[in-house]
Amino acid sequence: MTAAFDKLSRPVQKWVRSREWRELRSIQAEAIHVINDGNSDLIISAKTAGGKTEAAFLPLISRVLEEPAQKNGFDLLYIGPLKALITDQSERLDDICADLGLPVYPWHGDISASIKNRALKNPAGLLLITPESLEALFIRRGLEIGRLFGATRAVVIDELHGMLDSERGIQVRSLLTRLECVLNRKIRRIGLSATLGDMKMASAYLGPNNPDSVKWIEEKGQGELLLELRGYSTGSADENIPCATEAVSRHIFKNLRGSNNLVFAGSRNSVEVYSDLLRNICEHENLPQEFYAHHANLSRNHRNFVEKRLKDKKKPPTTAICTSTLELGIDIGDVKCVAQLGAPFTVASLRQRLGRSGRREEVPAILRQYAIEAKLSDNDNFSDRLRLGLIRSIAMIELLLEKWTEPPRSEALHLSTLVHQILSFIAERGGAFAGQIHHVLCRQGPFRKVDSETFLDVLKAIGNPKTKLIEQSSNGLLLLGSTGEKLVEHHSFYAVFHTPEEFRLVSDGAELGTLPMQNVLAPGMMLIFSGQRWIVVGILYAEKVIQVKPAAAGVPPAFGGEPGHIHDRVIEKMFSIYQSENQYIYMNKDAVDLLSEARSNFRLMGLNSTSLVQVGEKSHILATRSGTIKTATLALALGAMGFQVLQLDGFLSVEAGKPDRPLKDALEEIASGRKVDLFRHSPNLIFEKFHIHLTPELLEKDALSSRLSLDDLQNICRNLLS
DNA sequence: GACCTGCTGCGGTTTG
Repeated sequence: MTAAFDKLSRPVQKWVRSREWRELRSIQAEAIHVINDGNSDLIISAKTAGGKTEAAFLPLISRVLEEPAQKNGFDLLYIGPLKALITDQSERLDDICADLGLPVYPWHGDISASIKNRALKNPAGLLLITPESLEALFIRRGLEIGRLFGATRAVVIDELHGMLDSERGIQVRSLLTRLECVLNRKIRRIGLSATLGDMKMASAYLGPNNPDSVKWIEEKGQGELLLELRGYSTGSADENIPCATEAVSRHIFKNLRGSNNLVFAGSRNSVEVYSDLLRNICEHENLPQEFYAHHANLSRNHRNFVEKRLKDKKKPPTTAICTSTLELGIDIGDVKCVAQLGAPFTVASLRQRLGRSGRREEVPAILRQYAIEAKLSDNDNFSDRLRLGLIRSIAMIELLLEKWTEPPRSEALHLSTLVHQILSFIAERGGAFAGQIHHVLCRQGPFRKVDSETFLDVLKAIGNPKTKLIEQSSNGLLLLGSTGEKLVEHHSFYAVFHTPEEFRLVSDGAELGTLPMQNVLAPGMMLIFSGQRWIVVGILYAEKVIQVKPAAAGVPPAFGGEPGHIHDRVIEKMFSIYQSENQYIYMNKDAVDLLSEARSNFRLMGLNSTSLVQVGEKSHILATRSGTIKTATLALALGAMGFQVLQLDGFLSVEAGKPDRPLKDALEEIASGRKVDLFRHSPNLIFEKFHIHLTPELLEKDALSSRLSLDDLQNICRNLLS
């Protein structure tokens, strides 16, 4: 083998030989050099099943064996976002470590107390843990952190792209900083990821104190990709032509049956609709069932069944109609084709989904994108006429081919997560001083955008006698208040993300899954769930249970959710598609026709030369040509000035309100720098788990730092008018 | 006009 192989310790070399690999992959060889030869932080980026885990752990384990720790504690820490991923990875790592005298401890909510107790008694080797379980260790065993992690020399963060700018990512960074503060030394950070948009920003998140010294290892090359974009219109007048959802289902049935595939349907509601249609087609044709629904509200049992059918090559062919449940890192093997119904919200997500197909080298990845558009009549909405969904689908594919991915969002205040970490920090130490908390969380940790004044306002908000989350003793020490104690004591505290309340759906004692409480249900009502039809027979409100039995008809339930954020670059690409004459070879004839229709309507509306179009006596269309955040900011500003506004991809539809003032004047005012109170009509600002404890002023600051962009407002208006 | 993720400790009973 190579120079890299020589740098591994003997027992690890022995394991590598036993695998009978022809050679180490290039990312593995590179990682061995970087990890062995220095102490810098590192990001390893390669596709799923690309050998990233071994790339990080072979050299890390080698170093542990060569230079055994002088202190007690786990030698290596691994943080993973999913229980299933931790279980998978711990089995793989156990195989490496079995003969090396290094224990491997998986640790999450489904791991038995006996394994956890063994780990606590003899902290050594590898600990694989979720962010929430690590949080629980800080809260329940705050005084033992030094003993448990005294030997820890590196932390590996898996699926790094999901751990950057998210609530959970901020939590992980905060916990790592707190760990470093207890140990009084730095711990090396190694991130693993398949899809990262901007290396510089990812580096800044991984190693905020020295982003320039974070090293990068990237897998080169991309396999062959087969692409198709199909267009459909709904609601034909001719009864002999099937409706679009049915036509799409028939196409999926005909082309996907007989192999393993993933169909990303975009929403849980749509998953239910298409699973039901495909089930019917199979029944109609007297063919065995091979299309199954998969989303987060379906029971664990059902999901395991579908995952097993996909993974096990001996089982019959299986297509999962799914949401992003099957986008993440759990191993379901290789699928032949990935279908995407409607445009996704991010290129990152499309790329991640596509990574499920064509994983073997000789086989191409296949993406079938379905764009479903409304049938036009005379008085249609401009958004239908512009075919926004189809154009976004093309934009996403073009950006995918350009190898662009959304960068992480720039640093925000994250005040909800800050509240969580303040409470956790106080619980860890039994009490803490304000200056100490501020130093660790806001100077060293991830809340660097929070200045002292804002930090004090947060403390005041959660120390308010009504809130009682924290209180101050006479010497200034901050302690948990009575409400705070209760909050932190309960296991639901550990997660930083919000989860809505749900009913459990039960048929004859068997649990089918869960339904959000927002569904208005009564006995006798019929619904589609888990790809089958049910009738409600009873509702037990106290137990939060809905009892159902099989039925012959039904409609899919509402699952709720808020619209996603679309990046500026995607919207810019959409506008360039309208304004060019390019044809895209991956589109079928119907899609080509829809595109030329969209382009001609774009021109007819005059959008080639202006961004402000009058469409009625008091109504206008504004082309903001910007993503969700900038467009939402202008929408709020115009709302505050009395207009009624509807937001779409890169557009606003604006109606004059009372007093009736010309839209152009309002835009000119903003363009000339007039200040607008975006929050004049008290829009909802409660989005995250601990937002309810904050004051309106803090909520406004938080929204301005993450969901709105006041700095761009003046410029957008200037561009609109020019 | 969306999706996903996570969870301790204790007391009781059963088993080897």
